[in-house]
Amino acid sequence: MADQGTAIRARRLQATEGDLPDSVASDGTRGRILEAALHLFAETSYAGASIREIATAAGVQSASLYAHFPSKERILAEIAVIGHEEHHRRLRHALLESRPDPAEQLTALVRAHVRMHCELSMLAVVSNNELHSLSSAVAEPVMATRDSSTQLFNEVIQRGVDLGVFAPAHVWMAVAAIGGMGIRVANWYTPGFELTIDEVADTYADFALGIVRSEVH
Amino acid sequence: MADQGTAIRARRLQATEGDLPDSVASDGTRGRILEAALHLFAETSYAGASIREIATAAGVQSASLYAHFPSKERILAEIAVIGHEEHHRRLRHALLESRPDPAEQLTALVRAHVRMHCELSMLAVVSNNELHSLSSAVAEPVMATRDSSTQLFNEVIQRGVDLGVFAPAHVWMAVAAIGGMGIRVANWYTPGFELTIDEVADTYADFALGIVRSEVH
DNA sequence: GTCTATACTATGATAGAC
DNA sequence: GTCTATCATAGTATAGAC
Repeated sequence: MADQGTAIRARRLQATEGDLPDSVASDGTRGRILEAALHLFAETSYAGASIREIATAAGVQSASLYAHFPSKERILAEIAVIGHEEHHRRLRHALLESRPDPAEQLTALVRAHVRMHCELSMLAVVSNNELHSLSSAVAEPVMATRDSSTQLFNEVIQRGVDLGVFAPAHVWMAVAAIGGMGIRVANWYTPGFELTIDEVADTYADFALGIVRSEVH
Repeated sequence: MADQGTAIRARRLQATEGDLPDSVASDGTRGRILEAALHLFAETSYAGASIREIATAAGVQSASLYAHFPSKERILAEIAVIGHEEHHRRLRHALLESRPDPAEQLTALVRAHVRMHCELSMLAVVSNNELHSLSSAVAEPVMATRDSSTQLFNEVIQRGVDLGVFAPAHVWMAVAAIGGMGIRVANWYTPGFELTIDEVADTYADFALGIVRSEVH
């Protein structure tokens, strides 16, 4: 019988630690507003979190929010930008440090992808799952960043196919599958998990190689 | 250079057709309320959709909703129950029809899982992504159904390991990865996609086999 | 079961003093 | 930049006639 002991029953987010990247988290009231909004958007969704709740959690009055952001929507927009740019930065950095072997490059990408979704799971959940609450004009730059990240996966896998080392049934769907399984990690990972983040990342990199080699054997 | 032509840029949901399972969709005002709520919850989230909007979309006055549901929360609860039970029913049916070979069983499960997320993508998106808006008491039976479905994957993969035909780096994470990549299909699949639902399902079944065999070769 | 009317509260955002 | 006070609107839900 399968082990139930590791079962994690996350409805949306398991981790409660880790909010914004260190580079952003710091600066004063504005930073506290972003952190407060991030937590509340994760817990109760964008529409479910009120301006007053965000202000209270940030330790200011609701009117003071408008000295830092012109609207509630712009708070979410900033969070989504931070999340997607941090993600993209990590992917590019991983590729830069990797040798040109497609398998090593894919491993590096997946590891960075999964690490992001473990280390900044709250940011990842909000960035990924609340985008539909932004008007399309405001969401556009975020989507562009996401397209760039998808393209990194696409290029690595396509190159592996061209070199004859990968043979997924469908390149675009392999990207969707690898990206999707990693995104979902943010929903269940918690620092209390039985494996370290590095071990989780390695395991998923292994899974990704299994996906792109699915027709090779 | 990788093909951009197949790029799909879903923020939350690509498909607009397909709402509730045929078995539920039919009956009168109550059915229309559920359908209307499903659409609105998918578009603007649970908290973002108002009772008045749901009523208007269902063709009744807002007060009339309360003749069918005691609260807005119970509308979402019913949708989530329908979604998760339909999902579980399909998985069990797939297993019942499969021969006892673990690879065939896993293929059957993944195909059913993916088909569900293509054919009822709106229901799947709401059932999966709005659960955190339910109080934990109301969400509990839904979570129990989800646990049962996870357990089906778990048992098939664990049995494959015991029989020596599967060797994923980690059984629980293989289940999470296979489940997660399938769940994400609901976010991008649309009837206009270049492949049929069966082809998508087959491809993902292939990916899943790649995941559980990741250490074998 | 559906309607009109409404109670009561919460919402996003602004005005203006300090 | 932060506060108190407030506007105008929208929110869930209920009362009671038909």
